[in-house]
Amino acid sequence: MKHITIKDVAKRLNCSVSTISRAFNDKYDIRKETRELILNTAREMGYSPNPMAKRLLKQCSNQIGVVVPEFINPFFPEVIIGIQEVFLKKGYQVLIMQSNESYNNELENVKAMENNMVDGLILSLSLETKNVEYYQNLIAQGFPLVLFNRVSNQLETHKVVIDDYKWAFFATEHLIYQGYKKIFHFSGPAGLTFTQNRKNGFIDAHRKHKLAIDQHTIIETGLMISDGEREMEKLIQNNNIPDAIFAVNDPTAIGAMKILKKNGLKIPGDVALVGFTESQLAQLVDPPLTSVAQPTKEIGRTAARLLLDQIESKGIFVPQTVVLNGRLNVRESSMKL
Amino acid sequence: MKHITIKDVAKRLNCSVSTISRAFNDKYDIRKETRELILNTAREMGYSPNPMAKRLLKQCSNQIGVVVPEFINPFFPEVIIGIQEVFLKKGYQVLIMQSNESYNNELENVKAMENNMVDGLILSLSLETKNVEYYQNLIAQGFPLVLFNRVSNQLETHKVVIDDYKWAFFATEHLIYQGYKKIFHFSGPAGLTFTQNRKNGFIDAHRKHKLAIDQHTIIETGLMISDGEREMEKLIQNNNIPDAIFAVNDPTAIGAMKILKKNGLKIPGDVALVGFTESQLAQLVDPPLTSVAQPTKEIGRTAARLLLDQIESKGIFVPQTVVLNGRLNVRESSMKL
DNA sequence: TAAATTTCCGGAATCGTTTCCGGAAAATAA
DNA sequence: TTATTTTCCGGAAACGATTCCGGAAATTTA
Repeated sequence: MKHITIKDVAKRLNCSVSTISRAFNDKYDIRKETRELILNTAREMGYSPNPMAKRLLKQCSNQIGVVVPEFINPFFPEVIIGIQEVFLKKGYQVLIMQSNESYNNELENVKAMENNMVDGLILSLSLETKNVEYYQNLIAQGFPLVLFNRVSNQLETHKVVIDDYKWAFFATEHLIYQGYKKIFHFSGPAGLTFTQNRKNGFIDAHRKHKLAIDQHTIIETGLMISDGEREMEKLIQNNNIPDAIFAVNDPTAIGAMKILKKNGLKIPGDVALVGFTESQLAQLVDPPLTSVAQPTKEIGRTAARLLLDQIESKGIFVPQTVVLNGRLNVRESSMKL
Repeated sequence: MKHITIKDVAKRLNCSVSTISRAFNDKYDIRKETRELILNTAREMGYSPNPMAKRLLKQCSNQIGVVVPEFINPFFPEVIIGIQEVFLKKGYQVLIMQSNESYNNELENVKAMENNMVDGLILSLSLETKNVEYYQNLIAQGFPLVLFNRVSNQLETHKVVIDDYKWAFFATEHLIYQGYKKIFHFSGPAGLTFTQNRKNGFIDAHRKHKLAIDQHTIIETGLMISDGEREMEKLIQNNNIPDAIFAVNDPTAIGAMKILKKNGLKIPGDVALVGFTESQLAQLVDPPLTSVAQPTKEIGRTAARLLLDQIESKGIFVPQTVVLNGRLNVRESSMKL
């Protein structure tokens, strides 16, 4: 129950606490035999240094924090695995929290991370996050912060993203090349940067091919399966059914797919579908879903490496935005029969 | 950059640190105006108490830890959401780590949690974990620990599970009632308690209905989609194809489904499938997968409440195993045509 | 008015470490 | 043998808070 402290060991061996500390930390300034003796009896007594005290003194923890909006969808868990890969090797512990897409939770999570004196933070902003002042201060203070996926251009720090514009453009063009005319876009929540980028890609692909877009072509949804379901149901009720849908992510595409199938509509015969952010799901649903693959683990690894560099360099750092490459995985859901 | 400490505030106001501390903590022993003044200038100076110092003194953190084997499959993330629901309301922060199914990682994670002085821990054991001595010590020391899903009967502490035996029995019986004769079981890794329980349910359902089982009926797989794929491929190669499969979980069932479809076999026409631990996936795959639903969030909430009780009571506690109810969701994959 | 009580605050110990400083003993150099 | 350097260790300050103890000033009671 009672924790064994350095003093207990010192008392037992009749020596000073500084000697004990030296045995655990220094390489010199202590006789080899003394060191051995101390280490042995310490182990025997079950002593290990209290990291809380150490942190108070050293002001760093060998821990890094990760705060993500959710992990119901497989995207964030996969990124986290990439992050852990890098940090565990380096002897860092990775603390994870999720904001549940709430700004307040996110802020509290970040503060909790600070309280744990994490040496750095990897963050993906929640849907609600508009005010990034707190993070601006953090950065201004020199606190190592890396953003990914849900980033903000008001924050001048390391970022890891993929070229959402480009891949949305390609995905849309793919549908156009397949011969689909009436293509809708299930767009993400308006606040997110990638929503805007993917939407622009969608629009510009239409421009390039001289296809008209009206105000009903782009439909703002959320990011979950249920959001895709809801919007698809509305479309069917209004009897406003497109040839094809380019969805902002896989879950919304899959939500649409569910409702289409329930209503007896064939995919891709009646409506073709393309998702984004390839997940396990894309290959499992029937028909398999065409999707833009994001290199999830690589995103994690990259963010981790950027953070690690910043932590270890301690010097002036130049905010860097790494744009990773995606890939369009063409599957049955978007093929012209 | 430099943190503002209680001393800075004391110096500024020309008073002692204890007075500052009182302003932040006490309700009495300080004049109202002094208190106001201190709180105001403290805020103005951007001071907030250093939690690390507080923890060192108080020996508790208002944080709890969660260590899970993985979160690629949706099961654990959902449980965690339930856990957070309970703790966030109570003002606790929830720290999450994943062991990646490795015993060493798990142990390091648990130790890292201890180093953060979490007030309690919710744990689900990794595949590799055989030696639970460390956790036994933890429990013996009175450290609040709650297990769920992957539990060990060598640990006398709170546990949250569902009745795996019963629901495996029902699931198997369901297949028997549908008229399937040659029913195989994709069993989980041998070390896990629930593997054994689900296997026994499978066996006893056969006994009850006087159906024979031979040594090839039960096939040990892993827990991931790829494990299901691998074993199914073997069966097809050996031309040893059952009427139906009861899989230890959804991912293995879905893995089998993928391979069956790829080989042109109809589900449930040629092979019927039943999974376990209902996930999002079950409804999304084609055909929809019959599965035993576990109340994931409720598992989380229950574990959280048990832990909270133990933390707050501080008294003698009686290890309690809560068995939650499941449900068999019958879908197309197991229907006799 | 004197004595007793209350109010409010400062000093110092404490939590468990690390690390700087200095000093005795041992080893080396003169 | 004496002077200098090295080796090894103890003491104490520091990290940033909380809290017990005690004491001066203000207030109440006798």
